[in-house]
Amino acid sequence: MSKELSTRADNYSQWYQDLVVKADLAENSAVRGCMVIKPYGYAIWEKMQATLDKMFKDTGHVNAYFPLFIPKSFFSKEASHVEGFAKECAVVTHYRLKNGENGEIIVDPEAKLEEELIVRPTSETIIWNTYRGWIESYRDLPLLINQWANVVRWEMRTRLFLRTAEFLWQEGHTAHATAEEAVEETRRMLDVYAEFAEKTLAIPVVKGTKTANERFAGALDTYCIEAMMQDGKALQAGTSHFLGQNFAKAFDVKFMSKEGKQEFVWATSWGVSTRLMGALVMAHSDDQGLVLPPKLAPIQVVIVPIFKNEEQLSGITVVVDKIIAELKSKGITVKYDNRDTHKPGWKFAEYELKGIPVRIAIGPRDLENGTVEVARRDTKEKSVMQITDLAVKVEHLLDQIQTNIYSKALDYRETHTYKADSYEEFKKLLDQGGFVLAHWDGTTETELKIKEETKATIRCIPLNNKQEEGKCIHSGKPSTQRVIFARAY
RNA sequence: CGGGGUGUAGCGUAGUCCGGUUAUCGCGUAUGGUUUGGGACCAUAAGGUCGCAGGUUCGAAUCCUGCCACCCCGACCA
Repeated sequence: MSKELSTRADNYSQWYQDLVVKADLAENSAVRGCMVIKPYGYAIWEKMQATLDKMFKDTGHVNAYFPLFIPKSFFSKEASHVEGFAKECAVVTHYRLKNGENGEIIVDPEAKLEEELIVRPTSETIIWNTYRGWIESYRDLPLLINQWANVVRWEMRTRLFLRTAEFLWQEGHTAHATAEEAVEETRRMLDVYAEFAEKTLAIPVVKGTKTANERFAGALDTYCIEAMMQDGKALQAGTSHFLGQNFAKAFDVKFMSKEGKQEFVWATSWGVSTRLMGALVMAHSDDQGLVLPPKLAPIQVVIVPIFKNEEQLSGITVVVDKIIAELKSKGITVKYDNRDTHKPGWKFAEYELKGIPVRIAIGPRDLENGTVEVARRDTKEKSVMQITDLAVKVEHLLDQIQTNIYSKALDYRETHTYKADSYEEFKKLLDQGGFVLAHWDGTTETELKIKEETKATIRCIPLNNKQEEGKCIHSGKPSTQRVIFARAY
């Protein structure tokens, strides 16, 4: 069949690529490095957005929108920030086309912009430039704003969802009167992300801080949530930055304190992107296709009728209509696939590929017995159920699936997290794939050496990390805690 | 951006080394019929700038040059 996937064991990255395309989530576009997110994939993203947006609003944030283009001069105002993004910026230099000598369309050399515009790779600069005008007094603080937007980072190598030149995300940018408040905000949003990952995406994550080397360009501290994919590689699923007063100083954003003094404000920024779509696929799916957590599945239940003729179908439909009404009344999204152009077996395979959590099949035998066949996507278990109270049972089952997917992922992570106490052991464990907890002397130098020699990076220093005496895996110098090493996406 | 690989119908492919009728096969698509509890079968049909642009040749999917896209590996990154 043309719908066949590579297997995870065979070729993990091919499997991922196949799955994203064949499950109709996204495809490569005519534009290098940029993807088309297809309706089914976008529907999942919309559910993520809806859930996150509510969580942001519940924590006091409001949405706004800032320009796609950023004047080049803004970028140079925060030194480490420019340095971090300079190598991957798309730049607009002209504003007009015209007909060339041979009738082709060319960029009009006369229409050069006086100042080039950068297509935003992130919006700190334009936002902080704007905030200067909005903040005068401590009464204007805190300023808690989020934006849903697209950004562009000119990547050399791209992979659908995981790394594309253009991607969708949200970026929160907040301003506070004190460092404590800003740190608190940074941590609060990290918690929001972790809760979202675990409860909605059903992906367990480790909360932690990045090392100086992995820190966001312009931040004092970068917090992150790290997840493990089914090939044992780590994926950063969200970040929250404490920016200190760097941007306030660069853009001269001051406020009058209660004491009547001019002070620079304290900043945070935090974001998650369509990369989460990639995480979702890689964390749960199997060789038959997607496995979607019920909370994100655009269709939670599909009903497939088994019939030989019109008459049978209409008999089944009478029963199905009642089931649909019941399911809908419980807020469950349901699709009735009564097409006669495809056989049931074809539909089963198709909905497995699409990751629909629950499938209900109903045929003549069921009509006689007052039953349906219920199949769950996560375990592929099938059971025959009485139609009585079916909606309640299905609702329950969806909850179970959500929980089961999470615990499966958690179990995978736990069985693929190791401790290493020698560099030899460390390298061996990395090759098996997974998180390796090891002592590190705290220097960037050692971190970079390990990266060079093993391709592993320090994913994070877990929050509330257990303190223990030890020796750095590489340099042998004393260390007080283990950090998480892994190869990463 | 460096190394490798691949581009032939919607998808997957044969043919390319060694140039020669009308470019192969499978899936999918359309129509008709038989089917329908795990990706049905038969028949018929439609579908091609052989990635793009040049060149060599009587003749190019095939040889040469340049370019483009995608995949894998490295450097960079959410």
